[in-house]
Amino acid sequence: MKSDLHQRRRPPTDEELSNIPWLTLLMPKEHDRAVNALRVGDAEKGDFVCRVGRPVTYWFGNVSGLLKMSTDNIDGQTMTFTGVPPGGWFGEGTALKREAYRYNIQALRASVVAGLPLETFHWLIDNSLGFNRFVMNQLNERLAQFIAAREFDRLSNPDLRVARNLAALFNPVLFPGVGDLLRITQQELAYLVGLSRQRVNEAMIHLQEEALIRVEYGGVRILNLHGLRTLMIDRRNKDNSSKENVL
DNA sequence: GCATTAACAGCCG
DNA sequence: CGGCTGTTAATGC
Repeated sequence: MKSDLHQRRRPPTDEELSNIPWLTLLMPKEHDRAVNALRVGDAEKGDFVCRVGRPVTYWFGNVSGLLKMSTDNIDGQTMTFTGVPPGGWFGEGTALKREAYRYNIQALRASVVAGLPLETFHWLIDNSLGFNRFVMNQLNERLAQFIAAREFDRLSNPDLRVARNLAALFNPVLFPGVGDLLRITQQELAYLVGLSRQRVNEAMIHLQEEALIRVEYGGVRILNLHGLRTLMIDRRNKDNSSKENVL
């Protein structure tokens, strides 16, 4: 197992600050306080940003790179929940409750990670309307993601698993830093989805044929996010269109 | 059958 | 050159 992030934390550069989406929602006084408290660190591939059970010290976000949210079950097997592309912030639930981290966050490649100290996080919750709105949006979107994950667990079709995973990573609310082009290798995506790289490659070619994405070198361009979220491949009953409208 | 591992050539930065 | 991609062959469930 790789070592913890023994990063030297430093103040963020202007460019790094521009990749922190919630800063623009703050009033000047709040903004100053946040910027003064923010720290960034460089994570090498394999470094842990935080681990299950450690007390929460920071609210973390991805400035650049790619992170993985996972947990270890009793067998010692690692279960991956989701990737965290640039612009993603996480752990606000545990930060609010001042509890311990419930996930491991690990860098899939060299990344820049930002941290907002817990005390500043709470000060912003107590004082900033814009910050509250951001956190509330974040929680709301995560709930939707969680519900979608329940369906996802039952998907056996690899193409669909890749499609749903990509759709989650392209979520503009949770990961506003991604935009149209997600920088991710097919190997990294394979780790997140839990498939082989070759099978992921095949799935992406299918999704490209459906005009949902365009495969590029070292990344994926989104063409139809809604299509990725709702794509169904049901070979058993092709023309079944009535079962959706039960409600 | 279908996915995985292994291996390789070609391409990109 | 090192890493990523697309493809094929062999192997396993």
